[in-house]
Amino acid sequence: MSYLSQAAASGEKEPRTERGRKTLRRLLEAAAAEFGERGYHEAAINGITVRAGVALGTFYTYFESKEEVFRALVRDMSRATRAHVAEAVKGAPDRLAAERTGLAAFIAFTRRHPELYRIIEEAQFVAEDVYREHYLSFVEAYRRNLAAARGRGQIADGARGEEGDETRAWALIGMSVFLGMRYGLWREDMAPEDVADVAIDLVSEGLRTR
Amino acid sequence: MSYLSQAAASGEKEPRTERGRKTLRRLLEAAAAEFGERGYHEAAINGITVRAGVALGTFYTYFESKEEVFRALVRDMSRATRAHVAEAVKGAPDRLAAERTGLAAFIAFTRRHPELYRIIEEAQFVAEDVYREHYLSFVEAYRRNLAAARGRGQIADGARGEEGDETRAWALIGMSVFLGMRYGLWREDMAPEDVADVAIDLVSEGLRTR
Amino acid sequence: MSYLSQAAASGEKEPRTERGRKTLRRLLEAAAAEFGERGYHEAAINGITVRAGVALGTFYTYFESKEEVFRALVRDMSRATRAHVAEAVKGAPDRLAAERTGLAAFIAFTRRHPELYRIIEEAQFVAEDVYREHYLSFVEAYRRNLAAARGRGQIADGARGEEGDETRAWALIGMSVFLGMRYGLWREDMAPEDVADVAIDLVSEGLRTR
Amino acid sequence: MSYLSQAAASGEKEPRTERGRKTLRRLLEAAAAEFGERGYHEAAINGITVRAGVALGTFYTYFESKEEVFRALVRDMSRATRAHVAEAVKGAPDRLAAERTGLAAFIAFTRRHPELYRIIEEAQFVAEDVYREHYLSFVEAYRRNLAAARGRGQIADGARGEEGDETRAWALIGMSVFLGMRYGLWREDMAPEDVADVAIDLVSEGLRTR
DNA sequence: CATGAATGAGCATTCATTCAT
DNA sequence: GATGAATGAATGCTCATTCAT
Repeated sequence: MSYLSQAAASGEKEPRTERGRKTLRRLLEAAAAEFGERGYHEAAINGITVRAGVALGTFYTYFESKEEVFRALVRDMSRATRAHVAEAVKGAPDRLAAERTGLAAFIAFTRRHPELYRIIEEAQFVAEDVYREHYLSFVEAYRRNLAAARGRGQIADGARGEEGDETRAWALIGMSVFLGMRYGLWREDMAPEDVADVAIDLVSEGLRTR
Repeated sequence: MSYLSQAAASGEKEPRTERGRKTLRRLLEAAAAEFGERGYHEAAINGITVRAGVALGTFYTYFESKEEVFRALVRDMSRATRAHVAEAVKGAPDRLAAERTGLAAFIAFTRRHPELYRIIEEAQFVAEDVYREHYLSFVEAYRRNLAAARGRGQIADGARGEEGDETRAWALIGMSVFLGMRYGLWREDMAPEDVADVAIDLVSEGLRTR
Repeated sequence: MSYLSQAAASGEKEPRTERGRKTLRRLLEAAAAEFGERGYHEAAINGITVRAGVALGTFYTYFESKEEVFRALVRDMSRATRAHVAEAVKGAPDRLAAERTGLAAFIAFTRRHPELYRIIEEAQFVAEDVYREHYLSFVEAYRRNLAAARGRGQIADGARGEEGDETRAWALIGMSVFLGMRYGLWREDMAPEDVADVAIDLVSEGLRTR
Repeated sequence: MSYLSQAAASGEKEPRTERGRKTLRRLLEAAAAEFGERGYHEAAINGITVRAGVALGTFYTYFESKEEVFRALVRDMSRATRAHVAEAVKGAPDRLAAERTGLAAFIAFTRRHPELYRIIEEAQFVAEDVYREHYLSFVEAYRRNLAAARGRGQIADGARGEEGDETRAWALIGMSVFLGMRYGLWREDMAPEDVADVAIDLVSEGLRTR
């Protein structure tokens, strides 16, 4: 799974052999599946090692604790999610187009990888610092994009100008996350692009009658 | 706590005496505190009964299980949150004003009752059905408000007109929830009204340069 | 139920009013049903009082404890069982005829009142003294009957004459109990009289080829 | 204890190492002692593991639940009891001699292993299916022996011939079980062989005067 | 590195019994 | 007598973690 590309770097105990690297990879994938399907508390180390096809004790060759794998996983998934959206947005002609593409990509990504969504959100209750990091990074990138676009005159200044950018970033991300949950996770009754159309229209045109 | 006003109705085992009603109330308040502070999994029934000042077994006079109190609590809190916002919005001259007031009220409410926010969000991982109910109710009310305002010409039609209302409702709620988390729960570095100003300006004026 | 005819005499706390006697009777019947259906350990005082249609606390107006009702019940049932068999045997022309009638009656009784069988047998693990009393009484009566019949020359002396009577009584009762279990409780694939025919033929004619 | 010889085969979770097999054996022996002394409901898993000299959790490495060990134990004991009687009977010149030897052996066995008797009988109230299996196996073997002996003309046909064999088997087993209880468990005031003499005389010569 | 048996703290839940009303 | 809320000891079971092999 691509979102585990940098996973090895998160495992606390660096494997020295090729065999070790393979085992670590399998454990991470197994953990993603176990946590994604059962949630952090229902997930069992045993469940992870059975999925990975290794003995129970092997888990502790690579991770200090249950929480540690979970944190490693959340970090990887955070990175993967942000990378995916960033990638999707590349080449967009302007900020509003980028918004639309990014949002559609996020919803589609959530639909394809529901476990990522769930695991990241559950981090709120298991490893709050990692959860915060995730959204702080996301928001910071977003804020920069908004600021840059504003600088280029691509988008309106909005209330409070630059000072308001962070708030707008939070607003836009909250919007995306909930649309991801609703249209990615819960029901697939609308295409991601269509959802993005409606939502981006909302924030680009605004509700005020003119 | 006002949000427990209808709580007695959620306790599965109806108390028959006045004394019983009082005990149930105390248990619910204790549960709210325990779950809010420690989270569902760290929370202990023992912790609840100690807070309530009753014996351990008394808990089971009123609830079937740990999960059951939690569900009862989430339902109460969902009701309380929606009621609070609805109340705050009363008398707003138009939809956009209502949006602003409602959002500010929500952020302030989250700031005052962080345990409500946490408990409701954790429901996602403990009692997903109740969590869905919560947002489905919220969205439905929101959607109706948008449709009505659109009908009165107070707000623009937006992409896909009526069909798009549900999506806009999700978008606006997601926005609110995240702003509540950021400015209500995480850091209080901006007044709820100011946050609401920026966010509502975003969705009323839109980002498009004119 | 007839086997509770003397029940009131076993309840430790004698009711003084008519209302009290009625409540006691209902509690005993409820207890018989509860213990019979669920077994001693699964049975709940609550289950008994619900069946009896009284409040939980009322139970303790009539009985000291769960074990006490159980003991009272076993004593009543022991009495009822022995009385039933004794009654059935009355007027039998001789001992072997009495054996046959008594055994058939016991199997039929077990079939009609499975809870009696179960409750008495479970006493072995709950109130062993009462259980022993039950069979000691049964055996003693049996032994006397055998001795009398032997004295009248109605039956053979058997090994060890009078000294052997007690052993024979145990053997015959064991036989009966197991036939009661098999043909009264487990499967009703043979009429009590036919079972009695086979078993009594066994002990009257003997297995030796002549 | 010899009756646990096949015990390992009943433990649900097969141990993979020698050490594991030893622990399983010790747990089964401890369980037999605990259940035998305290009865199923009074017995505690903790009591079992303390006797076995292992930690509490170790129990659950080998058994799913308290009930499961109990069932495994009853099955082992059923096997052991039947094997013991079968062994004792070997080489008996004819059926009546075999009856006598078997009965004496059963009483002596009960005297030596009271916990076996108690555990099997308590199964009636804890795991009825296993209890039924036990006696159905016992009866079936018994019935076959009777049928064979009848075929060889060693014993009389008895009422209903072959059809009556099952009933006779139940009768004879019931007899044995009660004599085991009385002279094996309750009081040892008569030697097993003497008890067997009286009882077998009863069923071989019969009560009818000739 | 891998294995899997062993550990034991931790906790939800049950239910007989008490007692104030 | 009757009621039902309150009590709290008791215990089965889970599972992350350790460690000897």
